[in-house]
Amino acid sequence: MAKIPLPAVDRLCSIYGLLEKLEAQGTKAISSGEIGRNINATNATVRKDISYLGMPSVSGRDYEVKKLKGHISKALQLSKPRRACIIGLGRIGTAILAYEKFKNEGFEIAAGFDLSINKIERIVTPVSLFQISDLEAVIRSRGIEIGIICVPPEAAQNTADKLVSAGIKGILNCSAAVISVPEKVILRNIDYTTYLRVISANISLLKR
Amino acid sequence: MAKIPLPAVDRLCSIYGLLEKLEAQGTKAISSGEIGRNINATNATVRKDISYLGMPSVSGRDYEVKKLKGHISKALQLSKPRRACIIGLGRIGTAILAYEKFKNEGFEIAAGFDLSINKIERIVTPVSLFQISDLEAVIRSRGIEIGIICVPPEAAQNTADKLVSAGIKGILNCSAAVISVPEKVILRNIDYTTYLRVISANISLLKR
DNA sequence: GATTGTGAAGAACTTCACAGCC
DNA sequence: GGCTGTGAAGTTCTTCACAATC
Repeated sequence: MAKIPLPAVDRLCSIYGLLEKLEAQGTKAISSGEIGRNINATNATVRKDISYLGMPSVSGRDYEVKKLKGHISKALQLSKPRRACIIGLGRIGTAILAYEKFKNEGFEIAAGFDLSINKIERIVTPVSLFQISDLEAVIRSRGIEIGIICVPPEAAQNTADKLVSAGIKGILNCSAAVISVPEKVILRNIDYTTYLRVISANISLLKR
Repeated sequence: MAKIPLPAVDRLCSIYGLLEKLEAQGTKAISSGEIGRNINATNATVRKDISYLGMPSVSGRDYEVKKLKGHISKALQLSKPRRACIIGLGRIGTAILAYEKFKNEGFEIAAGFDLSINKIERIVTPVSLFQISDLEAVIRSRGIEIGIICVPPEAAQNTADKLVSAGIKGILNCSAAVISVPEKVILRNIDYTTYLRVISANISLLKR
């Protein structure tokens, strides 16, 4: 299969989410323009993205929701269930911990970690909680592939290093710190302050 | 001033965050390579990004932290304080509400909104809380420019529409729904499930 | 030696435009 | 009329390479 451009992968993941919703509400088919309106892209971009999937061609008709979803899932291997863990059980960490939807989406939060025994004992959740000292052992024994970092910024890099040496494959960094990882580890960042700053800058620059 | 490419704007916002930390810890100067290592970019990219600022040239020497920070701030108008509001006071909404750091970064959470009077009365915060029905009036009267959407996905588009008609300039969408806004409104999305999916897809695709 | 600054080259991505299909 | 699929064209962004500076 041809290489899929990285931005296209991102969009296909959004399209996949859209298709799940459409399927749940019983919609059978959708056009490239309609998809585009939903994920903020042009119809041409959507068609191009979908073309990378190499779907058997039924030109001229709207995409079948179910079939398209299947092809995206196959190309991006989204059906493969992945185990994730959360490190740092502060406000954001526990908010994500409580997010029930992941299960339906093929992700399982297989563990939570915090420095504080207190928190580990106090938080009520079906997810197994551990001390950070158990991080590497638990990740290996439970086959966890993705780490969600929710620790304070000053501990973020150290946490990332531990995750990497435990063999983690991907990291979602929700701390305000910028972290570095080897190239083979997939990294995405969610930093509210940076996002607000980007929005602010774009508001200013739009006025030119 | 020349147009700054959009990805460069994003990176400059990250660089700005880095410079704040460096300044706080007393670091005086830094090289493009070192900046790059921190924000995951190459040294050439960092220099190019900085070149868009049109800083008076002091070629051959590391960037002065303070000066560079000032120029980014000026070019992107980051020193302009912006008021934001949070709509939806569930777990994520209250977590952001409690995030004290925004103040130092030039953002003020000037209001919080929820459907439930109960929540509005129960939550302890210095931020003024209102019912959603007051959304438009409060946004206008308090000069709020950015809306942070934390409502359940099925209410997200409706919330966005209200924000837009109240004259909002930017939206940070933290709900799982994809929303549409007019082109002149800046929109960024934080959806944990989509992020996890993107990471998962990239893990699969990396193995080729 | 180290660094920055930047035009030029290259790579990556998006859009166009139109053939083919329903 | 609508739509998809896709090579070609266009645009945007990144990297290179090297002069200039410290």
